Amino acid sequence: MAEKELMAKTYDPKQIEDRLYSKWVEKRYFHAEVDETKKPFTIVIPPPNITGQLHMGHALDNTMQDILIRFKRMQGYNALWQPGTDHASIATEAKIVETLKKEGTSKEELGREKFLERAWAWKKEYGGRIVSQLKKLGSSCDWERERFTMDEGCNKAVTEVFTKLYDKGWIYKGSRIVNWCPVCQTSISDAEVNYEEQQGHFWHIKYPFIEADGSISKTRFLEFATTRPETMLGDTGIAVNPDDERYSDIVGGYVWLPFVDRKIPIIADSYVEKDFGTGVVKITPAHDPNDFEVGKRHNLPEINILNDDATINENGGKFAGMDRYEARKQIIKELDEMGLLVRIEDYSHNVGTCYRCHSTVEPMIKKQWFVKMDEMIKPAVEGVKNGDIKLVPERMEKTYFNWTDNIRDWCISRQLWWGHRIPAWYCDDCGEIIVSKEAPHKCPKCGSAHLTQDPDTLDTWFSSALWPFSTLGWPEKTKDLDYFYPTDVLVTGYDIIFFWVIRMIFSGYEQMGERPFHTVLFHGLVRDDQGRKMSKSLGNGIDPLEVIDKYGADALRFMLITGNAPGNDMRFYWSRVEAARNFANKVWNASRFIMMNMQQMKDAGIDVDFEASIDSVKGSLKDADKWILSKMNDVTKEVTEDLEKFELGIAAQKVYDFIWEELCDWYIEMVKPRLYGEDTETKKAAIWTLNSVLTDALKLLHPFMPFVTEEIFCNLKAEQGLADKYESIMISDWPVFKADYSFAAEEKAVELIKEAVKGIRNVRTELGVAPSRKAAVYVVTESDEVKNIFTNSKVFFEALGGASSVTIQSDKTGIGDDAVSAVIHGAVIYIPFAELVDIAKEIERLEKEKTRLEGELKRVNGMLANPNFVNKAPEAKLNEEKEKLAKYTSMYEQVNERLAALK
RNA sequence: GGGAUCUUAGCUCAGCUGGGAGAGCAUCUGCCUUACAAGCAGAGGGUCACAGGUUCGAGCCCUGUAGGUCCCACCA
Repeated sequence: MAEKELMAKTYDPKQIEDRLYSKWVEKRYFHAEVDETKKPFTIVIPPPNITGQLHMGHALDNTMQDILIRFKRMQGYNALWQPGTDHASIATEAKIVETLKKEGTSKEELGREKFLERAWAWKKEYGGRIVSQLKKLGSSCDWERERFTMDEGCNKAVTEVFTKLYDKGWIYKGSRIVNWCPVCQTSISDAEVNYEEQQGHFWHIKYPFIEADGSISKTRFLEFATTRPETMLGDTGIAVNPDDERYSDIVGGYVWLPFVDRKIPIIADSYVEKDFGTGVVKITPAHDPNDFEVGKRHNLPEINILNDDATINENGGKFAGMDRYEARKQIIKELDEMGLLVRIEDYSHNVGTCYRCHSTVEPMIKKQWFVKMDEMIKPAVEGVKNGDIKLVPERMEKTYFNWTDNIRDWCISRQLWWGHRIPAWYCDDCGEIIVSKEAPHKCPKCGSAHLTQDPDTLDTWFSSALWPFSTLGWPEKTKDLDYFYPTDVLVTGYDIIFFWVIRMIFSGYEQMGERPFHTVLFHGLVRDDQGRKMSKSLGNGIDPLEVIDKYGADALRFMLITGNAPGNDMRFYWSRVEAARNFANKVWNASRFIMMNMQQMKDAGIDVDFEASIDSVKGSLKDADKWILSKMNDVTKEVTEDLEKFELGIAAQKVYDFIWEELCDWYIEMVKPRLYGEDTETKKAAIWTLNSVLTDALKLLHPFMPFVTEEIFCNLKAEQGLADKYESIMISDWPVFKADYSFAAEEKAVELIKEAVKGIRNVRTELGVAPSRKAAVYVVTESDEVKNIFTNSKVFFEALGGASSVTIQSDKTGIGDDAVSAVIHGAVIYIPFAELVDIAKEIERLEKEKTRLEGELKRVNGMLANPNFVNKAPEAKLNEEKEKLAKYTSMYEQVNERLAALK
């Protein structure tokens, strides 16, 4: 038989995925060029870090993007999925530093230039890893356009924005308290600080008052508590609440600061809460953000006591050179010896840590570059408020506004080497700051040629904020930019709203004068099967590549997209991957069945025109054919609408249900007798229908399961000798709703047949009839319409309901009471099983059915008897209920009649 | 402290603008029926967290309570 060459019995993704992906790339299906005759649809990828490995989050994120892009591409849009990677300054630099350490050297020893060479070499070697992993997923990115956040174009964009904002006064350099990571040796933005609850201590300490004569009191002390006693070396004040009567008389006085022998003022500030601790707070403006503010208000000096590596500096007197924690210990010890330590309390509190290395960050005053946010954020707020940009799901807007309402200036300088270097130079002679796109030759103020560039680089997010337009050529006025910008949808996790989404939005409005995209589609986290975050430290991460290897990319994609609402977290279950894989196999086998029949017909010399129009074949189509075509039409409409609403999971579920239940479990089973029969005409109608439905179903499924659908599609079209016309499903037309494929009457008829078959199966199983045993079936109905439907459907009772013969009649003549029955809408089906029927049991069964129907009738009657319902409910609903009433009434009567006969 | 979100079948979750409770897995029963045992047919299983309210009608809307998760702020 020829079928042996056709398709393997089980679907094996490994055989086809890489081959198909290569084909797509070679054919350049992913590539998009400006084409004014088509509408563009653009997505920019959230650029993965070059240090990254593909994880489940990427897999989900990119599956969603690929679904949208493939859907739109098939719909005829000029679909561009713009890919690229992120230089990830801090992560990459940490990696290189680590390597250097292993080699026994350091970045300082190597020097900036050599270090950057190393970093670029690293990028060249490993930066492509994540990209090749994305390809395994089936991502249809336009790889010919791949970009990197630190490539020449992006650098140009960064410089452009920096200088523009500087000239506008929106970028400034200032002394501010910043989060300093002593391990990474750089400042980090507020968003990069993670707060961790830690067990610590609350040290109660007292400072002696300075008496009126200037002497240090031996009897009068001011008690306070602190979690960071070492910062006392930088204390320049001590504060109480202005309304706190306990201390009102001492405000304006002074206390003595031990170790550094400093006289510090007692001030009143509402920042201090009376009821917390002793109501007294020491003020360290240089090492605490709140104290910094207090210090500003009261003109307190700012004394920095820390070196960049968090050792105590020369301002720390005898503790200079000690590590911060060692100094803490020593200070406590000495305070205790001096009698100034009152007591130690256990205390659990939140400590800011570096998101990158988890070490405790120290607030420090540093000269840093900032972006002024108050003005720039306004269009970004407005844009989301007025719907110019839509966030999906909508609730994310609250999170968004929560941030925009409390926005603070953005610290953009990083004390790193790997990144976009800040385009600012300092005149060595006069100190002038020169911000310029090109390196200046001399100082515009004093003419000196001795200029030094700022050593710092920019926050990674500064360049990714520009991603939607920098990748399209900005700041050049390119055709791409004109055509593809604004992009359409941004797909990303809700965890980077602050880092990235907001910054892209305000950058888009500010630089382009236009939104960067009209919709942001958020997804949640993929957790492990116990609901925990997947993390390296827990070792509970599941590698998407392992899943692909075991079950195929289609299965992984389908699993990630189904059974989950937009923006919600989801759990990873192998059993769910397996279910998705089974579905791929189901599609595979259904297709194999269809193609086998095509071949057999070809072998038998039956020529089928698969390209024939519905009009030309309509005459030979049976009810079942029209029913499935009509169903296909409905599901096409729904799936398309769901995708347009970004309800990807619901859309996928609908395709799944249609293929598995309607197509496989019903239609294919219904059509078998015709395919195996001798009637050529009906065979042709059946196979035409099968092909039509399968082709459209594959298309609907393609965005979700690109590989298996492409493989089947190509085999199918090759089987029909149409391989030249249809070279790939991914560039085929997306199905649309077609009025001439809608058959309401036939849909209804087949649904009734299904009801009857289910009824027969049900009674058979309940009676324990062996599947192999056939039985005569009698359909009793007074309705000509129903009679007509069943007369044409005898074959289904035989094939699907184990019927040996089917008799349709108007009354019970010739049917004994030893028959079991199934009551359906408009008919009663009898199956005589003399030796098996237990009358008592049969009565019980019917009583159960009666009770059910009574319940239904009570509900419907209740509704219809309620004048409020009848007056207020929409007419469609009213009619629906009236129809139900008629249906249940007739069924109820039949059941009662049947019961009466049995009794 | 502010905010978001969740609580639906044994488990994990859907349920889109309010109109007769669903899926996958698990369980039970019977089938190797020539596309598929990664399958087919049938079945059991839910007072939709709790208490009120709005409505002709509430899993869905409003208020409150309890518990879980997350985000932001961060009181020294």
